[in-house]
Amino acid sequence: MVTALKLAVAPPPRTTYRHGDLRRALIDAGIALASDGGPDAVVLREATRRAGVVPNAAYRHFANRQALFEAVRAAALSALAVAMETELAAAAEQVDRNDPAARARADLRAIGAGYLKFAQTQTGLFRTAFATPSMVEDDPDPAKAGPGGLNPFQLLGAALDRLVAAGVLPAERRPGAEYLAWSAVHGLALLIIDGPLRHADEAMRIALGERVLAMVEKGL
Amino acid sequence: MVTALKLAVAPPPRTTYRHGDLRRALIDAGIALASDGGPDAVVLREATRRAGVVPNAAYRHFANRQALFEAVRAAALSALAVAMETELAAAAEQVDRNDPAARARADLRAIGAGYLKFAQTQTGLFRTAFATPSMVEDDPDPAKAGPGGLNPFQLLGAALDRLVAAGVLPAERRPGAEYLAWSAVHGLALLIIDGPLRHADEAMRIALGERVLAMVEKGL
DNA sequence: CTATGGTTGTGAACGCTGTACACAACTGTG
DNA sequence: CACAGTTGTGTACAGCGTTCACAACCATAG
Repeated sequence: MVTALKLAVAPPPRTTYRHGDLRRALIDAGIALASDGGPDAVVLREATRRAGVVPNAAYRHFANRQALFEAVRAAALSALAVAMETELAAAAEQVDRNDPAARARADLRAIGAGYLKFAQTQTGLFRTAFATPSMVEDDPDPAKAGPGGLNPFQLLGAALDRLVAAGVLPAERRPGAEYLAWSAVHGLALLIIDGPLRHADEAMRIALGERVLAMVEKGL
Repeated sequence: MVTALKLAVAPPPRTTYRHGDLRRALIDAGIALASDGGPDAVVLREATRRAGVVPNAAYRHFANRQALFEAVRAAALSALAVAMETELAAAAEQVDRNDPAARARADLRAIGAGYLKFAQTQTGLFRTAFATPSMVEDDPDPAKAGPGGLNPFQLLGAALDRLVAAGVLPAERRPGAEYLAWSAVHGLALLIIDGPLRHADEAMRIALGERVLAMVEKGL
């Protein structure tokens, strides 16, 4: 009966010798592990177990655990980008299309709001996305991007560019602005999922999110 | 000769059966491990090795690895508090003692600057301090505090209080202000040690630090 | 259609980790 | 001085990442 429990996540035993798409299966298992459990839960042996394969098989597709982890992390970044784009699209519908300034401002808020929402609803993936040095910047890897082809950091940069184009943000304050905005929002996200705000109620968290975004807009 | 290498960090073999102060020795070893290597390098077996003791001996002083880790983390937070207090003291000498507003402003900047400096010079300890949920808040544990008895978060709160007292920050904006300030500065610290700013030169990092602190002051 | 070489999964093994249990050496107290 | 509690030891287990030699399969050249 213990076996039954373990097999609950294991696939039906393969009939073919070859798996078919083990690489994909391992990444998917890794994503599932990261989703509930965060970065440390991405365990090579467990991933192979879920793929119904012996541990070493993973080494035909990844140099080591770290390589598998990087693939999972790319997926996490991509998921974050998707969440941000979704929020962006939703915001676009709420705002006067003929007011580019309002539109650009709404975009920046949507970026921040999407980021914060993702951190709170997909905490495991969020932690995984930032568990390791390197944060994409001008990394062109599409595996880290959303459907629009931009990764989270690039989405933020694009929103800031639109803010300048709309005349809301003076061009001379544009350089480096993504670092200020990202710092504030990312910091708040951590405070909420790990820090003193972890037990704050929803209203409080939303209010603080608003306030941070206001601070960014004002202080940029 | 391999042994010689390993013994380089091992203490001379004990002559007494009892260690004397194993708990302290384990924490110190843990701090050293965290210093260069970050949270994951805090390995129970390695700590006991450095203390010149068999692995299980640790369990007489800590319930498990996590408990040892928490003790190390407390020390890391305390070290951060010390760095902040040091910066605070240095700032106090540079500013006109009769201008409380300037003084309060300088304090807040010193808090932020000390925080950023610590993150960059003691990266392993910094990471360790924030590797785990919970961030002190009103935790009275003196092990997490500096010589003044306040932990990092409380130091920030006190600086904000002085800002209100000096009439720089309107009292109605005080509640929650520590979250905004902490978010921005902590976010920047991460950007610098892990993110796109990791290869930015010193001047750039200092400039961004200034800018974030300015944003906080303005946007609070 | 069959030999041949490359690809992908298996089996067994190693050293590392955290942790549990029983035992030995010591220390302080009655 | 005996005895109980404390602290360190020895042995053991499961789980992890990783390596090596081997087996099963697939694709392609002859």
